[in-house]
Amino acid sequence: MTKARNIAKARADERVPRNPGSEQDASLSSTLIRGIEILQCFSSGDRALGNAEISRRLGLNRPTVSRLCKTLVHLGYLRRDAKGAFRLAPKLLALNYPVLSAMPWRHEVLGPMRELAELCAGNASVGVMSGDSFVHVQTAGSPPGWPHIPDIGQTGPLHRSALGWSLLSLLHGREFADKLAELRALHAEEFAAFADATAAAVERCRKQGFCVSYGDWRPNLVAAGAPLGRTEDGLCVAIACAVPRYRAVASYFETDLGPRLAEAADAIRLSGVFALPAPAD
Amino acid sequence: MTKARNIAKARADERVPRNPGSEQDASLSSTLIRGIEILQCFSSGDRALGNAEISRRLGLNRPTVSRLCKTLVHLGYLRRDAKGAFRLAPKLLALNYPVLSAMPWRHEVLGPMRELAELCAGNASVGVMSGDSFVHVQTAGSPPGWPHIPDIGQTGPLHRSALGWSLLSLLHGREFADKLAELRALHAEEFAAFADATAAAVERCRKQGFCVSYGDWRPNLVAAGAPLGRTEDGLCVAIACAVPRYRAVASYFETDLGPRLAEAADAIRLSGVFALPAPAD
DNA sequence: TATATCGTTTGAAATAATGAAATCTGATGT
DNA sequence: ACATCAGATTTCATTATTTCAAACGATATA
Repeated sequence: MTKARNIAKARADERVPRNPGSEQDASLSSTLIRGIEILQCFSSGDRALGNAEISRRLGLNRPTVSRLCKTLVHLGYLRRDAKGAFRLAPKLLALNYPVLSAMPWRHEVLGPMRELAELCAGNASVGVMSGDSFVHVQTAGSPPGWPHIPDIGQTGPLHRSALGWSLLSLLHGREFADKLAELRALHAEEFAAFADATAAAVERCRKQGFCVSYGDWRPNLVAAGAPLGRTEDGLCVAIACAVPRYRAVASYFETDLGPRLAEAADAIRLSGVFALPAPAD
Repeated sequence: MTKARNIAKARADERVPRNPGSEQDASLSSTLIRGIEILQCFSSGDRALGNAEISRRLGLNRPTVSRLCKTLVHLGYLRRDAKGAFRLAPKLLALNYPVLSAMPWRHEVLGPMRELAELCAGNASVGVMSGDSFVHVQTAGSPPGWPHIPDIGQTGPLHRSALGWSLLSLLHGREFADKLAELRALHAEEFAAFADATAAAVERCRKQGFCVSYGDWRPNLVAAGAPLGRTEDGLCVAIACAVPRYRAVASYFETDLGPRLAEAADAIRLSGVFALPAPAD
């Protein structure tokens, strides 16, 4: 085989455009970002990823990915399966232990959550605000045949979900405005489409203590959400119940489950862990 | 090292505090390691850490830590509290959603775990092997007043705990020998002190399906453990029950709870998720 | 007000990461 | 069986990225 052919091939194959749009702050560590982006790759549902696949997704070349993966394996956060592909290792959970143990209230809300899940024959979850998303920190009662696997760490959009709206209702004044601006910046057209629904749901949370979403996040789920409050260390926390659409009756959510969820939230607040912020002008 | 060499060195490289002791493989990415080590700092129980404190612990200088932390904040895994100190952010949980959702059996074992926890008036937990440690992936029933907070992601030693011994009993032949060697290398004298207890417990797990630990891990906890098996993707999984020492009766663990735990493990194995490896030679 | 301590910024030095090419492996296909 | 392909890793020259010291600003303490 001639050299020329090799070179031509290499050029055709994988000339990665130097990430032109998103120039990144030079005061950030790009190596650290890339390494962590490798871990994030697994959030897309793939349990095992090869070197080449990762390098394709991240726009890095194979040697770089190989080195970073080697490092992550060395640290124990990545492991190799029988086929040589990379998988997330259980040690990642250890990294999170401090996050979870800083939320001892996760255990206290489990009782009420189970009751709610049973009540609505669906699923209950508690989430906290994180950037433009919510993150589940506790779930209860996912019946078999549930369309997805609700579990700790699952994320969803703040601007089109019952849990998200409930969380937004905990922000006021400048903080609230800033968060909306952040969402607008990140989700331009989509945010616009949900702006009215968001405003209405937030308002309802503040007045009635709950809101309802009809398939705004997961098309086949209807959900009710209620704000719990902010913890001592500033986290916004809310609770939600979800039911498969085919089994959900709107009036039930509006006049029965919703108010009950709000009551449950009130009851939970009696523990004193969560504080509803006073609506600052 | 001789004085002469010190001086010579000092002259040669005017300023070289060249990472003493742990020289690391040059084929690993040191920047990535350092960045993740910052996240690991929080595993030591501190919820909030300042820039200076981190740089002290890691032996890096402040500007470097500042930059890395800035990057981690940018990525959303670190947040700043009211006082300007860093805390782990909930987004970290999102990173291991894939880890948890790859273990759907976590939910199936929850029922039996609750029963066991109630039965022994203590705590039940399921853990997987990870390096020289186990990692809790599910916990049930920590009564109020429990000495520590068992939660997902908590880690403990493989060589001196009921859960750890149960996990070790799932390895055979070369794999088993390698793991013991790894433990010996990492915990020299401590491993030696527990070598006999470990061997006995592993043997008991293989023969009777359970083992008992009297305060080997947490001095004030007595625990029984039982191997569950290996999952399809190669993880070793075991279950354990723990009771505060002052409330634990040895005979109960040996003749009652232990066997029951082994039975529960048998029942769980009926699901087909966990396979007990055939003792290779 | 003076004095620490902490966090960030800057700029220069050089370390450490990058990517092309080569090597090696295992899989697939003819 | 052989050829071909795709993936993973190693090597090495290049250079982009990190690092560290010093200085700065801010905040807290005496």
